[in-house]
Amino acid sequence: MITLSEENYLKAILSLSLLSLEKVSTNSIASEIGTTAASVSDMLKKLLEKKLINYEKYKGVSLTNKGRVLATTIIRKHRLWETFLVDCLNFDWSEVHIVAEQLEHIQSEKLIDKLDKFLEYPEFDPHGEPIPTKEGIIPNSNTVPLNKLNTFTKGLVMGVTLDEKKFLHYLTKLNISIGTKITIQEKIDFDNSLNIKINDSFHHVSSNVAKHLLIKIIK
Amino acid sequence: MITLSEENYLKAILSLSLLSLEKVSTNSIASEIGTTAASVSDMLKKLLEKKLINYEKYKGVSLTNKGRVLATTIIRKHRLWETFLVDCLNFDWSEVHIVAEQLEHIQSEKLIDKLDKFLEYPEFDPHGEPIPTKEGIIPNSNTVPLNKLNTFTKGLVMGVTLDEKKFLHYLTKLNISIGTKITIQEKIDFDNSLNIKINDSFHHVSSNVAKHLLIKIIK
DNA sequence: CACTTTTTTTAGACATGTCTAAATTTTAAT
DNA sequence: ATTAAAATTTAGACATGTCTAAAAAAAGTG
Repeated sequence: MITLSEENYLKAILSLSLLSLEKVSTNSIASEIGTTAASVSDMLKKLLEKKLINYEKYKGVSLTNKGRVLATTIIRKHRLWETFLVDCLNFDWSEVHIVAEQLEHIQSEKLIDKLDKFLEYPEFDPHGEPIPTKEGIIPNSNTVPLNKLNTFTKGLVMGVTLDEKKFLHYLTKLNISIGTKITIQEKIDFDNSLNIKINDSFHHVSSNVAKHLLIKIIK
Repeated sequence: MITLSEENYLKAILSLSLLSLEKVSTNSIASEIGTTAASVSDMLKKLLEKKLINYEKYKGVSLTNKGRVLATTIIRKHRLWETFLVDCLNFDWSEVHIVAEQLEHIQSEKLIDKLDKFLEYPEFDPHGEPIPTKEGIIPNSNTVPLNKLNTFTKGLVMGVTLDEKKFLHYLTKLNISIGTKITIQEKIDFDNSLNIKINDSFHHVSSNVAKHLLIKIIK
């Protein structure tokens, strides 16, 4: 049996794994989860014991296949529940995260299959993120973070990779939502911030905002 | 903040309180929850500390108003989730209990209000039990346990008060479901068992089965 | 390459919720 | 009213997951 805490660690390790090809560090997990490096070290021993991660002291962590499938299942549950909350219960997309963080830990494969069917097998969650398959595959969404685009490239916002209330409210203030058209006007070398055109008005955003916006390039 | 364990204790105490007017005993809680009397004693101290129960050593337990409202809210969540599972996700009424036991602990008042609205404010759950109001009131369901009926009284099954797979499967085998018509044919003094007519066929049931069937009397 | 800084791990502690075994209190019975 | 039985509580232990402080290892710097 896997505990709630272990599930949260697996999810954090998967998120961090997707950001780069490097092994995941103890400190990065600690700051992702909001705990200390010492606690992470303790937990890594338990996850290793259960064969959910590959781990050598001081050498970083990666998920085993078993761990990866489990972590992906949690993401699948999270995104299906978010879809339910927004589509059926009329939650605002900026407030579903905390509730979905709880719902994602409900243990019942049958429940999640039936929920998937009830929602008519959605491919994307309300933030535009792809919903992993039952088999643990995260479909490729064909998108790039905004900060990787070249000057004068045009694209549509397909999703965000940060599920934080303050961030989502800021996007609302900037008039950015799924489907919004964005053009890169200028890239500032100094701090990697960007001048962009949102629909037809001009704005300046930090690299920290840009890297969490998923864009599908259009001509 | 209230923990999952505390919630389960409150729920158990409420269930037991509804069975009689006496104070609830440590042992009865232990067997309801499936733990030892020692563990119950430990937990009672914590619940007392939080002013959720009235408790004197060796004298039994009752809920404070605060505890009662909290426990009723958990029942409300349980029954709303069961309704969702059966009505929307097409679960069988005999298998929803374990999943609802998990879902009832999700912390979000907004979630449960929106779920209530989505389900169009149901009054009864799939087992025929009334759904408590947001204010913590359990509506009176106008029903009596089968074992309290007199000989030759007729009634309709309105619900069950035991949510156990084996029990529900047995009911299915007997062809008993919500709305089934039952007539008392004979009451056996020896063991309080009953000869009853279910629709048009005759059966014998133990007092243990009879006491968990809620009947609305008809002429 | 030595030395400093950063990262990671270990050691020891604590809170929660559980248990068994022993002690205490209540209840039932003669 | 004593005593036996049952119910309840306490004492002490353990597992989980967390923490701080200290030790150990790795990485960075002149």
